[in-house]
Amino acid sequence: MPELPEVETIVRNLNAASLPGKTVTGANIYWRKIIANLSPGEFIQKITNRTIVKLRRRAKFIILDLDNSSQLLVHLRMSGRLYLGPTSATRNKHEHVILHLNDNRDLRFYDTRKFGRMILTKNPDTILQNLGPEPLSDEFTVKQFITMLKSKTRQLKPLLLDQTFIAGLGNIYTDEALWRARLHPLTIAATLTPYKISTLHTAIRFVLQQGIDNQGTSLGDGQSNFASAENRRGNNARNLMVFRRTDQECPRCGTKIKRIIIGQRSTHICPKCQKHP
DNA sequence: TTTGGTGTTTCGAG
DNA sequence: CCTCGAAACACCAA
Repeated sequence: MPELPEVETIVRNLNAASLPGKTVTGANIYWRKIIANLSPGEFIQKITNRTIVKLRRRAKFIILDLDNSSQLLVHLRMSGRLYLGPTSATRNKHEHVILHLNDNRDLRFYDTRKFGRMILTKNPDTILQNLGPEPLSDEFTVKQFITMLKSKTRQLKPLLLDQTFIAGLGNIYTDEALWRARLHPLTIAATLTPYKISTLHTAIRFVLQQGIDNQGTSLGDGQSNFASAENRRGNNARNLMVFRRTDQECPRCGTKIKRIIIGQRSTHICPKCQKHP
């Protein structure tokens, strides 16, 4: 569920709630597989008494920089949430890791499907160095995007979902960006003209920024659905033009939106606006 | 009640 | 290098 805009929203929430500067006084682990690289005992020993210096996002990772130059990487995968609350609050059964802070609050990791992961390490680059560029950064230019795409023989949809190619896109924003750029998701990357690449570049940045501006996309209202660190739903669902709008009208041309499967992922297109070349 | 689908990532086989 | 299928797990809608 959480893609770049949702993760960015959570990071901004936690920064606004003054998580940086707080010290971890202890931890509880209720599902050991969430901690990907350490045993529960090692994790608790290494995180206790560490102060959180800085909080930021890279791709879909939430990164907590700690005062001994180690970092805690948090990946929410499908259904993870991260939020602050009073230590006195009763534990929800989906809260799998709880960090106690020195201000009577907890940082709690909640995840109905238990796919999310936390990694505490002094060598985060072994994970982060494989990630593609940040699509909203100044370094991600049309010129660079042209270079990235021209050698790729893959289909656009699986390519854009590949975090080693470009960071932060997931199923929702990929479908939305391809619709805006009027590109069929099965188009082979290397066949794009520089003009179409420029269009796609603009579309990707537009849908991600719009998602951030609206504090993320929440569909449905189940326990696995996106909620910010302030336990609020995102407002971006109203801006979705194709995603999960099967059989509804394309906002641009009125044609009924189709749902197809590409790379085992549900994919939504307007068959008139997005022609398969 | 049972089934199929879910916004992610990783792994191995071909 | 690329594609596919499966797996990790719980929930929800049909």
